[in-house]
Amino acid sequence: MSSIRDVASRAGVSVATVSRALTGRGKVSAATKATVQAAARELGYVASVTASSLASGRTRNIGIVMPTVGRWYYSSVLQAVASELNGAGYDLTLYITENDEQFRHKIFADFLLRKRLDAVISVTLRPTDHELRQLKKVGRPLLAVGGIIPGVATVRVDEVSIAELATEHLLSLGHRDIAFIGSPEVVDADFQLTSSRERGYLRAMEAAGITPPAEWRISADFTTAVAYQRARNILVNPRFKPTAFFCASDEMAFGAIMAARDLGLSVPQDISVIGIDGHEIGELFGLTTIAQFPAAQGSAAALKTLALLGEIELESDPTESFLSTEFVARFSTAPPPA
Amino acid sequence: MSSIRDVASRAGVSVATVSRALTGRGKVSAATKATVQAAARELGYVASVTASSLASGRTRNIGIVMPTVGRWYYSSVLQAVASELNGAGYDLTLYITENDEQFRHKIFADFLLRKRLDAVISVTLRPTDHELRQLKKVGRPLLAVGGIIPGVATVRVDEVSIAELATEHLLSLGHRDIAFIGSPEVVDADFQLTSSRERGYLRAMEAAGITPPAEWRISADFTTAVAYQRARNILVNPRFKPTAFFCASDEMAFGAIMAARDLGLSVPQDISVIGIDGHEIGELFGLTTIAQFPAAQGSAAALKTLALLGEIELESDPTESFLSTEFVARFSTAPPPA
DNA sequence: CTGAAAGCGCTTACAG
DNA sequence: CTGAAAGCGCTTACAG
Repeated sequence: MSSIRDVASRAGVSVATVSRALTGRGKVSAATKATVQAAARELGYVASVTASSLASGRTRNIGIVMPTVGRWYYSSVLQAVASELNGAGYDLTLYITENDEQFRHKIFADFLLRKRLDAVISVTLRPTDHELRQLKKVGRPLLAVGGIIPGVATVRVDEVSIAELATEHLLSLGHRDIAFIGSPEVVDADFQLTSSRERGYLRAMEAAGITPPAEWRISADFTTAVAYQRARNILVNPRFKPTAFFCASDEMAFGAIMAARDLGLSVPQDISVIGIDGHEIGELFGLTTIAQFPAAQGSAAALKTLALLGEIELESDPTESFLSTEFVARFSTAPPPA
Repeated sequence: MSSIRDVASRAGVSVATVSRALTGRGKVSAATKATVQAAARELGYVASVTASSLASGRTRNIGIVMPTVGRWYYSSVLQAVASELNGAGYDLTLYITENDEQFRHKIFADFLLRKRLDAVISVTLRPTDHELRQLKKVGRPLLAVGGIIPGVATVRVDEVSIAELATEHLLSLGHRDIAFIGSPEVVDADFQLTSSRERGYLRAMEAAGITPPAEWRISADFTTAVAYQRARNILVNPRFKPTAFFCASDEMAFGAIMAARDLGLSVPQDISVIGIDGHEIGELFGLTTIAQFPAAQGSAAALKTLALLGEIELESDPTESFLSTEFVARFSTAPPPA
C-alpha cells in the first residue's frame, strides 16, 4: 500500500500539501489539488486513519453500545445510525452488553476509553456514575437514545405518556382488568424503557381508580417466546381473567396473540391486546399499537452526534424534545366481552 | 487522560518498560511489572489504541460487513461475533451494506482499506474480483460466513444439501406440488444463500422426476411481510394449488403460515410449510425446519479470525468442513390432503 | 498557496 | 531484564 510520501513524490509536492489537498483542510490551489488527487487515484492511495487519528486527534469513528442487537428496536436503531454515520464517512464500532453486568462494565471502563472513538452513543443503557465520570474524562461527546442519563443529551420518545395512552385506550373501551406484560425481570439497570412504560400503565390505571394487583404486572424479557409463555400461563389461570393485555413491546404482543389463539380464544372478541413499537409484522397480526420510529431515533442520534463533533449544523436539536409517536389502531382491541 | 509517560515517571521506569509490562510483550521482571501495573491503575491509564496501532501495525479491531442487521440470521451471527471478539479484547467495526450496490462498493473500496482493521469478516456478501484484489493488497485476512468467496476461508453450512433435505421431506410425505418461496428478487450478488437453497430445491424435485414450473419459484426478500403477501397471492390463485411451501427462511415460513391461517386454511392439514433456520419463534408456530446455528457460525468465524491473527490456536479449522445443521420436525408438515 | 519540521503516543529492534 | 532512540504515517502550526 502506498503512503502519503508516494503520493507526494508522484505529484511533485510535499506531504503537507498532499494532506491538505486530500482532506480539504487548509488552502491548496485548484491545480495542485487536481494533481494530487490524480496521483492518489493512480496509486490507489487510501490514508491510514490510524496515523491520521494520532496526528489530528480525530478518529472519525463513533462507538455505539446497546444491550442486544436481536430485537427489533435495537436493530432498527443500529441500522439507521450506521447508515447515517457511514454516509458521513465515519466508522461505527459496536459494543453489545448482552445484559451481562460485568461485561457491560468492561465495555464502559475499558473499551470506551481507548481513545479510538470520537463520541459514543448509548442505547437504553444507563452507565453508573463512576463510568460516566470516566467517560467524561476522555472528553468525548456522549449521547443517549431511549432512557435518560442525567446530564447527557438524549434522543427519546415520551415513554410514560405513550404507555399511559395505550392503557387509556383500553380503559376507554371499557376494560378494567388489564394486565401489563413487560415488567422488569431483574433490577432495571439497562432497560429503563420497561419501568417507564410500567409507570405509564400504573398512572393511567390509578387515574381510572384502579389499583392493579401485583399479579397483573407480569415480568418478561421483551422476547416473543417468553411473552407467549407468560400470556398462556395467565389465560389458563382460573383465578385471574384479564380482558386485555397491554404489552410493553410489539414482539411481546405477538406472543400474547399467539398464546390466545392457541388456546382457542379470539382476539379481540375474547381478549384485547395492544403493543408499543410499530413493528412491521404488527400489520399481519392486526395489532393495535403505538408506533415509535427507531430508525428516526437512530438517525437523529447520529446527526446530533455529528453536530456535536462540528461536522454538520442542525436546524433543531433532536434531544430537546420528544420524538413523535403514532397511535396505530388496527384490530386487536375491542370492548371486553359482556 | 494520562499517557504512557505519566505512568513511566510514576513507576520510575522508562516508557519502554511500561509498554512491555502492560502489553505482556517482551520480558519484564515480576516486580517492575507489578509496580507499573499499580501506577497505571492509580492513574486510570488506558493506552491509546490509535498510537499503539500506528506503532505496532496491529489495530485490535476487526471489521464485519453484512447486508442487514434486521433479520434473525444476521443479528445472531453479529451478536456471536461481537461477544467472541470483545471477549478477546478486540473491537468490532460494523458495516451494513443495506442491499445498496453503490454503498456496498464504497465500503469495500474505501472504508475497508483505511488500515483501521486487522481483518474483515464478510457475511453472505460476495465482493467483486476487483474489490477482492484491493482487499488482498492491504494484506489483512478476509473471512467469509455463509456463501462462498473464491479463495477465501468460509464458515458455512451445506446450503444446497439442507434445501434438498427439506424438499425431500415434503416429497416423502407425498407432496408433488411444492412451491419454493425465496427466489432471488434481483441479481443475487449479495444473498448467495438464496440461490443455493433454490438449487437444492430444484435438485430434489428433479430427482423425484418433477420439473417445477417457473411460477412455483416465488421471489421474496426474506422478510415475513413479503412472504405473507406472496403466500396469500398463491393461496387464492385458483390456477395454482400447491400442497406445500418450502420457505428459504423461517421468517418467511411464519408469513406463509399466517397467510394460510388468515385464509381459513389449516397447517398442515390443508397445506404444509417447512422453513430453514431454527428461529426461536418457530416453536410457537410449530414450524418444521432445518436449524442452522448462526451463533455457532459467528463464533466459529470470530475464532478462526483470531487464529489467523495469531491470537489463539484452533484444534480444528471451522472453515474446512460444513458446520452442522439439524432437522427439527414439528407440526407444520403432513401428507397432502387427499 | 506551499514546505520543512515537530509532534501525536505508542512499540520495538538494538545495546547493554 | 531495562533504557535510549528511531519510527509508525499522518497533521498542523510556523514561516515564507
